[in-house]
Amino acid sequence: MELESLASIAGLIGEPARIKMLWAMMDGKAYTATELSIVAGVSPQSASMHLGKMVSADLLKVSNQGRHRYFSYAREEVAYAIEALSNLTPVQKQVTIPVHKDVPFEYCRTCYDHIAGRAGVLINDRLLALEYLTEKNQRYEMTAKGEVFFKDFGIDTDKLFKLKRPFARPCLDWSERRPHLAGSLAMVFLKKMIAEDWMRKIHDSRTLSITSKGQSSIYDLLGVKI
Amino acid sequence: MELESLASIAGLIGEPARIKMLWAMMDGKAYTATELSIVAGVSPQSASMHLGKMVSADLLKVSNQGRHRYFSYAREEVAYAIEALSNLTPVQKQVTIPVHKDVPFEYCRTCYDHIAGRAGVLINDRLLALEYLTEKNQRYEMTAKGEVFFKDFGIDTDKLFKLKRPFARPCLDWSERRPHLAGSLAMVFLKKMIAEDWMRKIHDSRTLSITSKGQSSIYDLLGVKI
DNA sequence: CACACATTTCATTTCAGAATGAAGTATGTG
DNA sequence: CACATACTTCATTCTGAAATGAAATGTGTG
Repeated sequence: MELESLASIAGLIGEPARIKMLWAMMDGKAYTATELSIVAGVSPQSASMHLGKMVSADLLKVSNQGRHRYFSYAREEVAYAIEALSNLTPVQKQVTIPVHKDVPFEYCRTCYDHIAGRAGVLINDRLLALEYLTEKNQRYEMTAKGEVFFKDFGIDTDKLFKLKRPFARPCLDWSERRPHLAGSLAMVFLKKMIAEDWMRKIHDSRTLSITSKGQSSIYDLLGVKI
Repeated sequence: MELESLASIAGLIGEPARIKMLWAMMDGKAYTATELSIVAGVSPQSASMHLGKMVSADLLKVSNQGRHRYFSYAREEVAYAIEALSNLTPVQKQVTIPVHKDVPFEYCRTCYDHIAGRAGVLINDRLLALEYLTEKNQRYEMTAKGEVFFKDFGIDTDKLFKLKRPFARPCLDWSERRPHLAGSLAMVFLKKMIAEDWMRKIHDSRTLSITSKGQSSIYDLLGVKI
């Protein structure tokens, strides 16, 4: 039954040692069992057992390289799930312990269907700074200025209001710890950028590459260098 | 530390009974502890314990309605996370979420002095989606957009603020298990609809009938077919 | 007011599964 | 080939958390 398989996957992820290992892999790199055992604070035997289970469940894949075995996500969906879970974490004050400064994820990537990563955060910042959007209890509202701006950019905002999903809202970026833009507006924003060849989706990855045309156009549009 | 809080959230979700309850709520409706205990296949005591933990972790919110307590997602991120997890499930055929088709009450009826039933829920949904109202701790606030909207519709909202009773708030609909609009705004909203002959009260009944004029007018007004 | 029903709380039991120590397999190195 | 390293497997122990029965709390109903 479907429900049982959901329960077993969730149970697999919901174990302290395992989620810690999964989290460590969020940078897209592959790690050995020993490295992951240290991250999770368990013995190598334990780590091996945990990793074995996750490989069986097709959450992780392993690639043998001599006497080393490197573990990494088996599929992109795993990263989405971990990211979604990390968004449930209580939003705390920025304690900014510079421990996790060594987590270099893609500068620009997608989160569901919109732009995330440092680039996503920068764009979000500019849209607010230029007062095209204003925040109002966890939602973004479009200003009069914004209406003109998005129209000029070629986005039909009227259509977006008809949709069920929120028009625009902040979404905490897990790597930047600051919000990027989400909602239907963010979705068409990315679509438009791809259509204009300002950005390109990298096949089989959540990475977005920014074209040089995109760089200059975004600078013209928002006054920010990406 | 941040990692620990991720682990605790993941652990919370990764428990068979809990994920089953969370999955059941994916339809956006609110359920009682007893109903959820059946879904999860555990005793009511167990369900209560599990639900309590999820409420403490701010995954769920509870709204008291007489001797019933209805549980639903505390925030939209929870739905995202469950969805992301369900995408990890081994490829399956489409699952249809059980719908409560077995509660045939009037489609449109009054609850005290405002519109309830499926029609009431739909109207409520649209008012929020169109951002005429925004929720803020169990109360609805009117947005700038909303001010224009209600004024155009012929409702003097200033007068309503003077009243003792809440201006607008969500009220959990017992048949739909989702909120409809309540408060003084809801009261005059219904009054106006009756005055315009968009709806008629059925004598000696709480049923409301919608006129064809009402159907088209409401579609024009809110973009929803009732 | 008595009673039924929904839900929670508490004290206790139970058990799945994580951790561990020891041993086994595989690969690389001097 | 002996030995170190990386990792897994197995058998066993141990524990945190879920389940349960009993009882309390709260809220409608006849």
